[in-house]
Amino acid sequence: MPSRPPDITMDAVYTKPGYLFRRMQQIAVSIFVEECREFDLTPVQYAALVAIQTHPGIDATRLSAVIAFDRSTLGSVIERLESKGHIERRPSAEDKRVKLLYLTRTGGALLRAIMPAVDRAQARMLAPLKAADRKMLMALLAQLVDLNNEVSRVPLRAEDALEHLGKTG
Amino acid sequence: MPSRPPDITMDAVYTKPGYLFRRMQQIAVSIFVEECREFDLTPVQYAALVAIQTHPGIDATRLSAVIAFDRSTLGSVIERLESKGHIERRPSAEDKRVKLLYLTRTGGALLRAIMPAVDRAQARMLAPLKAADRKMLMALLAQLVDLNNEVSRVPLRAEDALEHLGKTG
DNA sequence: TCTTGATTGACAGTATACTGTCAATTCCGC
DNA sequence: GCGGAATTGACAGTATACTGTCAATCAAGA
Repeated sequence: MPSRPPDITMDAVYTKPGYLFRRMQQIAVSIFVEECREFDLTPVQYAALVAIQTHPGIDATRLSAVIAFDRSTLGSVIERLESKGHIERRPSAEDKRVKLLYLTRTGGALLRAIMPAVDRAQARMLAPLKAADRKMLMALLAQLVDLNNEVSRVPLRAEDALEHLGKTG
Repeated sequence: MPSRPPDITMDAVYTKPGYLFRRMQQIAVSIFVEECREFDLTPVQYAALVAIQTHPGIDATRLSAVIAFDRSTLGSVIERLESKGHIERRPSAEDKRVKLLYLTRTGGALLRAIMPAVDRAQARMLAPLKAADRKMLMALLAQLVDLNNEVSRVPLRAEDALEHLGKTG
């Protein structure tokens, strides 16, 4: 006798973690862009600016490890930040391959100015949940991202950022 | 007197929900593609196939509401699925604007065949967590996505999918 | 019926995100 | 110091994801 049909429903999508992660990312970006509209900065550009501010003179490859962002894509992000005048690319005196990244004065000012909007955006993403649930969700998510760190193409390597200190002027 | 310096650290990125959502999405796609490599199907293409299987004769605009996927991007996704022979686009007899979407025989076979790989992928995403934590995370995430539904450009409208019934052959 | 407004699919443009490749350069073992 | 391996930035190619626009078409009201 034939076995029962597969009987596929949309639950094959809606109840899956992959769908929820994609949807939540979609929503998070939408909220971020909305709150930060006046600054014309995307979430990734913000992360890059913070990392460059925190690690002046970092190079692109190490920056990609610090914000867990693909090296290929980072090129165009850096280009856009540079064309907006937020960062500067300077050749390294010691390694002719690398270009060191620095925040410009206007980049630093932008970063200070955008902070409240970023905080508003992050708060809005979790706003529909109760305080205890917000805390629980963030804890579980931080744990899951950390434990899955090695899976994606560009694992987070926060410690990489320190290597450039003492090597470059 | 000057106020204390902003003192920006990478915590301005790492501890924010937006960063965790982006990172988790990155990891989820990576796992999905890895597990489903032999089927050459992306997460979005999978969602589209399931929706077309579940709602034969749906049009592109309604499909975008059913999988919460931007109408502009969906065009290219449909094109790729069609060129792979998984779906068919047929003009509607009643509305010259719309093209109705149907799964082909090979599309249906692919969908049945890929299910175990999809399930493996979804399981792997949450594997690092304990069973109780997995359940808790999914519950909180489903709740948050639902409560934020109206925020993104394309809110999920699952009920839209039913409208085409009785209107199109 | 006629005209206004909405819908549909298509397209242009921008911005992630990935795979893979390449030349220039640097590093490391010998 | 030399020759192969690794690193770096750049690029080509594909696939989401968004904003906005457009013509064709349909729907609804005057």
